[in-house]
Amino acid sequence: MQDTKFERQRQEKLSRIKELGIDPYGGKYDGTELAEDIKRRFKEDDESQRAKCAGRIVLLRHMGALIFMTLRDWSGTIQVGLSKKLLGERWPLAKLLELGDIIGAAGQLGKTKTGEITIWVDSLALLSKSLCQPPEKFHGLADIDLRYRHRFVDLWANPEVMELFKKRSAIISTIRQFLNVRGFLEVETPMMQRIAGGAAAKPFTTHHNSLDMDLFLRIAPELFLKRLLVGGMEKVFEINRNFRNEGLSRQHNPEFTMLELYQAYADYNVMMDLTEQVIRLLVEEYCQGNQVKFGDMTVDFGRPWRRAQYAELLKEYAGCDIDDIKSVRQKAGKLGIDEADMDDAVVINKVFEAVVQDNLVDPTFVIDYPVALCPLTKRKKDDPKYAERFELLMARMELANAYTELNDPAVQEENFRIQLRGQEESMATMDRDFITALKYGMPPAGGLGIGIDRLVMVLTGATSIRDVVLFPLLKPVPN
RNA sequence: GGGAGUGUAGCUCAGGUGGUAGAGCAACGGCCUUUUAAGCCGUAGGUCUUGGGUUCGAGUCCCAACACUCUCACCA
Repeated sequence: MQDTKFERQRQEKLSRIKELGIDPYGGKYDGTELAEDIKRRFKEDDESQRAKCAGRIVLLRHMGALIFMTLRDWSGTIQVGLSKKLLGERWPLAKLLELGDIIGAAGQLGKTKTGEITIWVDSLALLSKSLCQPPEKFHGLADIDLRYRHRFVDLWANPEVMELFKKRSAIISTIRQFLNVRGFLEVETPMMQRIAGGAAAKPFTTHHNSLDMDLFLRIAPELFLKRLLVGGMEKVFEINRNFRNEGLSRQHNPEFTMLELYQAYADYNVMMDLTEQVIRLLVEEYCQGNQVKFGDMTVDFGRPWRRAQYAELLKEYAGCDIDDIKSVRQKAGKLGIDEADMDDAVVINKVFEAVVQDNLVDPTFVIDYPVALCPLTKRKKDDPKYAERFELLMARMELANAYTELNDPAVQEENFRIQLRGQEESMATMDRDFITALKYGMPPAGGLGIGIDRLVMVLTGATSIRDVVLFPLLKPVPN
């Protein structure tokens, strides 16, 4: 931190506060109420009310022997009035306080002439001296880059940011409750893995020194959660970070939070119902109505969610028959996809992603994917070209992905051997230990993954994943 | 990685066609006991992201670098 003029000025004030014999960094400060709670419980015409509150000074109005401040805590704001008369020997401290300082204030609760609920402070404590200039008081911190880099300022300079992250926390808490009530067990599985399996993505690598062993940060917890199914945990879930070494975008942060859950003796239809239930519950609890605005889109959760087959959607949007690979490759060519070196299934999926996903705004379950794209999924009994997999798409994003889990070790081992051309990373990296687990017998099961960040985006209307991640990955500032 | 845009005071932003830097807030010095983004008087604050170039002269034009935003590609 460079020694700016402003910082020197504030250091000067800090010295003057110390000269008054006051610790500028305070200590334990008991018995406070949240600003919004105080305002809520205020009763008109009752002079016996007192209040105690702690917060940051975000507005400051000096009027000679009277000072008004607006304090912000994490619930909201409340006005405090400091008068020379009431404060007595603490008045010199009051005059030294400035924007950004954190103070504690207690006193009689009343209203001003203009009707603002105000704590008339008779007891004042400095809890932390701020040595940095706060951002502009009206516009807050607007520079997007600075907001992400200085989230510690963003959170109080822009109260809606605080609200969003409180909402994120509440959403996750609701999901946990939903699953706990249904008998799911929350577990934690390894973040550092010898084999990065369970998804198709480039992993981050790391190294364990004393074992002299390379490890990957996990791209998915899938193969470990399934081992728990083998172990007899019949309903498990994990809400935790995955790491994928891919590009950044409005929908992609290298580390992102995923809910993965597995339920023994269920299948993807059960997962579909569960997905719809939990998301409908969240919409009910955290959104106003069933129409949710997202950028220039409106996502309608109200109508029954469409459940459409992959092939059917390909026909509908791309106009080609999934079995007519020539026409699919032709379409791929038109879309500028370099399909020559790709396997059929990869080409089909490229076309699907290019044409279908960008058209699906309302929640849509895409069901029954071509088996080649689903090495961890059980095939449909009556149509083995397709696997019992669905993805939930909405707002032109993929939000969830689920399977009827493959529990046949022979088929799984065979799938691990197949490497698709045109897809750099395969979901099907051989994991012998996992095959061994399957050989002991894994119950038939349904599995589901929901991207929590994206879900929070849709529920809060935030169109960038960086707005729902507290500390998104940024390039370092040079120097 | 490709394309488009942006970068000016601590913060939020102005600065047609090149002529040497502006406002509001914040700061500093005053006045004020009912303000609400308080008000009034005064003061100070800038290597215009960085490095080159064109020019008598560059915040402005050109080139490059860096960062951010949007977008495309990889991916969830």
